[in-house]
Amino acid sequence: MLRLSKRVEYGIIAMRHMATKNYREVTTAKEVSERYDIPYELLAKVLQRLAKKGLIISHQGVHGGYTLVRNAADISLSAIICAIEENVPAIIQCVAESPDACSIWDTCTIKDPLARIQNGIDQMFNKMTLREIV
Amino acid sequence: MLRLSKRVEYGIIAMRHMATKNYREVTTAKEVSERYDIPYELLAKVLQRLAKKGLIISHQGVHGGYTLVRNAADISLSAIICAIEENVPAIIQCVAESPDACSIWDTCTIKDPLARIQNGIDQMFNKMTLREIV
DNA sequence: TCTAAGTAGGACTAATTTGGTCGTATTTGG
DNA sequence: CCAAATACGACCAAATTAGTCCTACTTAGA
Repeated sequence: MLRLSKRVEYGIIAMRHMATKNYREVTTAKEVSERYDIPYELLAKVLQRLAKKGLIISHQGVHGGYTLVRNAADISLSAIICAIEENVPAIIQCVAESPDACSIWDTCTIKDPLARIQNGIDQMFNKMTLREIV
Repeated sequence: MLRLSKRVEYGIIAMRHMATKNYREVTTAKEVSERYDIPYELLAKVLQRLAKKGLIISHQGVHGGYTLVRNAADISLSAIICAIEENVPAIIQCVAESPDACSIWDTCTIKDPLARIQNGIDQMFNKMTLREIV
């Protein structure tokens, strides 16, 4: 419960790895997969997703790979998570999806206090950048 | 992702409901189930669990039900969550269970920063009491 | 121009977690 | 004795998540 997905973990690990290199140097999926012992196929998907969402740039062909699209100090964990996952990560469904996704929205007495905690969590993920974790 | 379980939501709703009553008045599973439109059997399980863990007192037999074991101001959301769930709620597995539950613990470069965020989350759930949400 | 090393991406399966149900036993006030 | 309540294990269903497989496309360099 309350768990981050493996996909998100893998994405952060990979992007952090890129952040340790200098700007132009590419990182391949294979490299990250072997270095951190992460299933290649799954990681590849995550990287493709991050590229599609514009957080990293993909370079195809031989000597291809990925590079960060901007400075590590300007990439928050929040941005990475949101790029990888479909919905906003949230502790309650009505926040992550929509009020009517929850079967008891109208009688629910705890959505407001939990939303406050949600705000706190959001802030923390927003504030922490790749820069901070290399 | 990052979601609280329904069991936990139901547990908090139920205990908050108890906190709105005066001390000696019992609350039945049926009452909460109907009032908030929560599946009876599931809720019953949660309440049994909370009773077993000593957060509420169960009164068996006719006119039975549950009452809070102590003042609402002294019951944190954290206590409720921990009573209901098996593991500590955590955003990463190595914190929730144990280092060797995670297949990449030794090469993982993000456990420390994520643990810091975890601390922040813990604090928020610790600080918020039933008193605060009635 | 062929080949190897790379990304792109859809379809699928497996595993795990979560939500919910069923059945039966026990307790107790009236 | 009966009805209203908790107690609890076994089970099933649904949803989510993790992981695999396969094929196609891109490109540097021999």
